[in-house]
Amino acid sequence: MIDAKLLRTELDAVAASLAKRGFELDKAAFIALEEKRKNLQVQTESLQAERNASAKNIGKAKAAGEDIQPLLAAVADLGEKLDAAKAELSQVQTRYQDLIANLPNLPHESVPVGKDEDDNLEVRRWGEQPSFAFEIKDHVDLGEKSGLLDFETAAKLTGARFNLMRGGIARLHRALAQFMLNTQVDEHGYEECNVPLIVNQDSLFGTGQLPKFSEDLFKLHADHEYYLIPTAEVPLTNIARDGILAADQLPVKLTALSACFRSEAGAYGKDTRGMIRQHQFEKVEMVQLVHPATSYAALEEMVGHAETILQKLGLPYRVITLCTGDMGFGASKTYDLEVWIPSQNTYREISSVSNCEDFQARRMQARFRNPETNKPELLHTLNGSGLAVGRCLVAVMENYQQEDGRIKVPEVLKGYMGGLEYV
RNA sequence: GGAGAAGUGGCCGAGUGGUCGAAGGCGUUCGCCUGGAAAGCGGAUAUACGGCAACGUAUCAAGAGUUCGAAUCUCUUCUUCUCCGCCA
Repeated sequence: MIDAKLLRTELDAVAASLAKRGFELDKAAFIALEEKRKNLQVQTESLQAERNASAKNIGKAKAAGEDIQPLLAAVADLGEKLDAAKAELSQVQTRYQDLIANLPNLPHESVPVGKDEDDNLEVRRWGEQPSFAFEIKDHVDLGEKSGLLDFETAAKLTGARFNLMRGGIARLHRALAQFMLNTQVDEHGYEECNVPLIVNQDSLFGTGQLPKFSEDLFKLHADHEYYLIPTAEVPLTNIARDGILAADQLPVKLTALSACFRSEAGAYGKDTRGMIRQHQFEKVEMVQLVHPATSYAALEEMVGHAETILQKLGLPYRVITLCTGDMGFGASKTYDLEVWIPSQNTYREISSVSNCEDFQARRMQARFRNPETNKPELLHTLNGSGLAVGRCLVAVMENYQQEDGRIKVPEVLKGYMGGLEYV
């Protein structure tokens, strides 16, 4: 959430900043609503002050044994007036909250201004794209040839955009996940977490998926308003919700391997083939809760943590800075890692690392006690994939494929594969 | 799933419907004391919104209600604890 005070005092600057992301803020409507809210609030509060004062007088008079009937008569209609004022105020406040809750985060000044993914900026490349002396296959053909990646059966079990992995591919997928999680925990100092895959609405509001993006989520139709997590960012970040951390606890670095569930209602027709875009996938997520002064250093660090995985796997990739128009709702700045996919002759997103600054922290009231002021202040939150396991499996299969259709097991995964050299 | 108890500030914990934003303690912090420290003594110490300020308003798990007035009474929901049952 954008700071309401900033919105009031620097409306033009906020609107200009949001315009860079292609978001049009209706300034006139906001000013009108704000004016109305303020008037109603002042009016309501003065009625409440009046009520409190007379209630106090009645109390005193009663204690002194005086006749309170005249006093009661004097405030007879106050309750009704107050109720009416309160009702009107809460209506306006709800509209005001809705408006603010639906505003995306302000982009950081270092983010390139642009309309869509074509305006993203490549930062660096790593690794060499492999050359093959034979006709290469994509991961779908490779998987179906061996029978170890079975989309047809998955469609029977559930429906489109699910997959069934078996045998060596299932093992390779698990090996990748374990390798990633171990690396983030053992080498990069994250605390391993095992999180609920089902969360409530408050958590989804906190990280920004609700109220605006409910159609991307799987909702459970039970008594509770529960949803399947679209990413472990939701439970991990919400650990800090409604809490105040001591300054010496920072930075908090959390990681989790989890299944993720995305409805992606708007994505039909995109990446229909293979396991690039699925309703269910696994991901190792990294989250950091940091002092505001260090969040941009933490962002660079986290990109490095994600890059480590690809480097150890020997997968070529590039790092790009998302432009203002391509960033997610809650991000101030985002780097994407894109891995080389030979069959598509292009780089595809495999990780996204974002600094949300205080945007999520404000929504969830996640704070730390600043020793300089001794006051609770909002944290900065960051999240990033380290990495998406399914897409990484695709990259490994395609980059490590052999002429006979087998997959060579990357060196770092051999220990996880019982020493197996090929799948 | 059944029965009972409970949710109050950073933490613990008191609170007969009225002067309670809330005693007391711990913690934190400032000052005194000291060669320095500990102990001791004195002060400060929730958050948000409005206001230059004085101050006002809201918040005692959440929501609704009763009342001139609710931390306190009623209802609903959530959470925690204890006992019983069931279960991986």
